[in-house]
Amino acid sequence: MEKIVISWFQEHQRDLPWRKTQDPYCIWVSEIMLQQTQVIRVIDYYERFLQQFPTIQLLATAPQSQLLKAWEGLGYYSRVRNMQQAAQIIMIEHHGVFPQTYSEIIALPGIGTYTAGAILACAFQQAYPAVDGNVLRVMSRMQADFSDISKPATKKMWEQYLAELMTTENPSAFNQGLIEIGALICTPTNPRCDQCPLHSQCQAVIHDYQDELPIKASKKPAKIYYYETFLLTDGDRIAIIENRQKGVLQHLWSLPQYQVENHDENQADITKIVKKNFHSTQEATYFGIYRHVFSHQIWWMRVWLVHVNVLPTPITGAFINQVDFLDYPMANSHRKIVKAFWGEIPLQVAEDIKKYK
DNA sequence: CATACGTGGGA
DNA sequence: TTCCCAAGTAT
Repeated sequence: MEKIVISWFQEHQRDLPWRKTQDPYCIWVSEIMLQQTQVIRVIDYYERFLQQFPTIQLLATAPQSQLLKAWEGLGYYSRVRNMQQAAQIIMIEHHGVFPQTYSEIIALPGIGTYTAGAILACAFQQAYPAVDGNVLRVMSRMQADFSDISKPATKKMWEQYLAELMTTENPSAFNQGLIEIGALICTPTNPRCDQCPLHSQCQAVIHDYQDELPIKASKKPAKIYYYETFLLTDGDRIAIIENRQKGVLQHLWSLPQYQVENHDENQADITKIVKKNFHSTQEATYFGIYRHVFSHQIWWMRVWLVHVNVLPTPITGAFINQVDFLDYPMANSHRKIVKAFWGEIPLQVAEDIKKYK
């Protein structure tokens, strides 16, 4: 199987920017970006990130806000914070040289078994497997294995299996080939088995299990949260705050908002929130209602406009205009509201969202 | 082990 | 609409 995968990859691989290099830093950046993120979304971020932070040293010393800004829109923001921490470790403990052993690489924050294997194989030609979602799908079909691929134990099983199978012939092409087959041929639905180089040795094909495999437990439904969200403005600037607590969107900036049981309250309750948190008696004007869907949370944000002349003292944040705003990393959840405020995109009202209740 | 952690596109 | 999915890791 190894030779088939390697030669298929050499023939059919896509032209991707990180395939032009063997520099461990570039490979590392690409692998972190590719975690849970589609190739098509990564390409532009990858080029820009390496242009802005071309060396491990520059990554290690960059202001965190610049890193988050460069990551803005990619999601899973702890990835880039971990990457900077790892860069600092490399500078101090490895004298700025990317380590070349499995134990040293996997000890770096943000690098698990998949990423360690990918770097070792792609940058250092070492025979470690890189088992991602693609590989799990390909292997479960190949061997007609009905283990739940969402279980850590299943991943561990295939890692051991592939580690024994792999040789030093071309670990990079083998790992990437298995992944590429999963991405292009052995797709989750409607796999192109007729084009698959592993067709003749695939147990799923033999037993016609292609549509039954892989087995994967369904995710739990996202939790729903309701917020009263505020646009504090003097007409020119708005108030934003940095998320300092642990949890979602850590160290990104957001609009001030307060979680509530639901949105059935009357305007008097909003006035109370304004008075308590902003020490303002200004009236809050309804702006719109926004829904934001994360992988594991759904936010309903009811947005209110409150006029203030200065940043209210209870708010520790920034009071910024449309231009300065561009320097602050902000997740899409709030960015789309601010854009609507500045008229860059249409504003959304409750009636626009049919399922709102 | 199960859950937290983003985003946008496709069926 | 709703659900799933994408080159996973930390806790």
